[in-house]
Amino acid sequence: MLDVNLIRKEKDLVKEGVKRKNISPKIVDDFLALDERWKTLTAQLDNLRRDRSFIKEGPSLDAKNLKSQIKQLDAEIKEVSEKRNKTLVLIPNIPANVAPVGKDESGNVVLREVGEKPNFKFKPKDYMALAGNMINMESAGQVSGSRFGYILGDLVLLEFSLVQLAMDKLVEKGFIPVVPPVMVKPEIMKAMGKVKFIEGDDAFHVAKDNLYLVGSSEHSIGPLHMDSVLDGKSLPRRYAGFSTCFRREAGSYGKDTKGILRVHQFDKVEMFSFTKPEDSEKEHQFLLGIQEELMQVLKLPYQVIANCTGDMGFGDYKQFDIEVYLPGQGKYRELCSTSNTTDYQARGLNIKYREGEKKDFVHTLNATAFAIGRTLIAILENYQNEDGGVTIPKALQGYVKKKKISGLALD
RNA sequence: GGAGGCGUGCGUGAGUGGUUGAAACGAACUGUCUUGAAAACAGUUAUGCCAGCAAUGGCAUCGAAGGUUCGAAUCCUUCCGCCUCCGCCA
Repeated sequence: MLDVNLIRKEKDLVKEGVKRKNISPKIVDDFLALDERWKTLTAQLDNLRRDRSFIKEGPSLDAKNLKSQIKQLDAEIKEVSEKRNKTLVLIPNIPANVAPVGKDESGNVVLREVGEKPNFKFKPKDYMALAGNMINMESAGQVSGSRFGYILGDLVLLEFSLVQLAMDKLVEKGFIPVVPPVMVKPEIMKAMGKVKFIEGDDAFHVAKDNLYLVGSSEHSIGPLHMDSVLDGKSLPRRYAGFSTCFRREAGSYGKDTKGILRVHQFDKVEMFSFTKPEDSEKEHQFLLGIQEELMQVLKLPYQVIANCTGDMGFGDYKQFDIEVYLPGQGKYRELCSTSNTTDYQARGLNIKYREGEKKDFVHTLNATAFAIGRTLIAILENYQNEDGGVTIPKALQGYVKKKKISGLALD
């Protein structure tokens, strides 16, 4: 959540920032009105309670009267406070001044293109054709519905090799590996700034237990340190998480309906950092650097995107995407994303650090290492041969223990 | 899922209705002493909100939410978490 004092003191600046995020700045005025009311009532209640503390002799008419007043005011404050809090979490993080301003993804800016697009002497196939019976959407459709898939055979070996490669790289750099829970309580999602994710139609909800399936391990790694004060010397603290991710993909009806590009369930290796405020910009570049390194290790052609204010995440201060080139489609598609949420999530989760006299909220950042499904797609399409076979990238051959992908021999 | 136990400050741990935001011990920090360190001695050390330039003052917080009471860490209810035993299970 945003700093309440910032909203009070820098109302216009906040409104302007909210507007750039493509969200109506009216929410800021709504909050301030509720905040003012809450402050007035709270002061009244505090005074009544002080009066009460003077009573020493035992029950009296005055005391009983005071009690009922306190009770009434307390109920009123509870109501106002609830509205105030609900409104507060609807105010997004203020985007960086350097972030390109735009309404939607069309406002994103390409920062650089890296790597050679493959120059095939034949007409490249799309990944579904190349995967053959290693991706089975029909059976998944019958078993689970649309946007689910079975991944089979060598593709599974390739998936695990990607996980292993990412984990090896990240552990080498000092990341702590973590397999986090994939179901999370609603209040945690809100604290993480994911109100829209759970209150829109984007998250899967397990009704009986009132838990939400994570859309990314970001959702459960961030709260790992909630309500705690980290030692400043231990920062930056970096985690490498592996988890399955679940997304309803509402609002994308008719978009990417074929194959596994956009599915309800996929696996992902995720990076998550807790840093001191002054280090978060540097950390963001560090995480982006790792993402690029991973692309380069796999020799996949990609471009780096600076997400515009209207396309970045609700809690984001700044966001970059990495888009990988897919020869089968002849265009770049989103593969990785990295965000600096500054203290927005840390405030919601109450994560601080202490260093000497200094005590402040940490900054949190997240970044995709590999979104496995889409990386598999990228490998299939970029490493395809004329005969429809696919060469396994050198960096993965050791893990998969073969050089070429072969389809399943099924009857 | 069943039975029982527990949840207090940085840690251990006291506290069963009224200056208890909270004893004691430990830990950390500061000072004195010392060439330095240790020891000893003295002192300091929770968070949030509101008002105030500030000093400071007020309120809240003993897992969470309700309730009883003039007054709750302390009594009652529900929930959550942890531990032990049993059952079930990859």
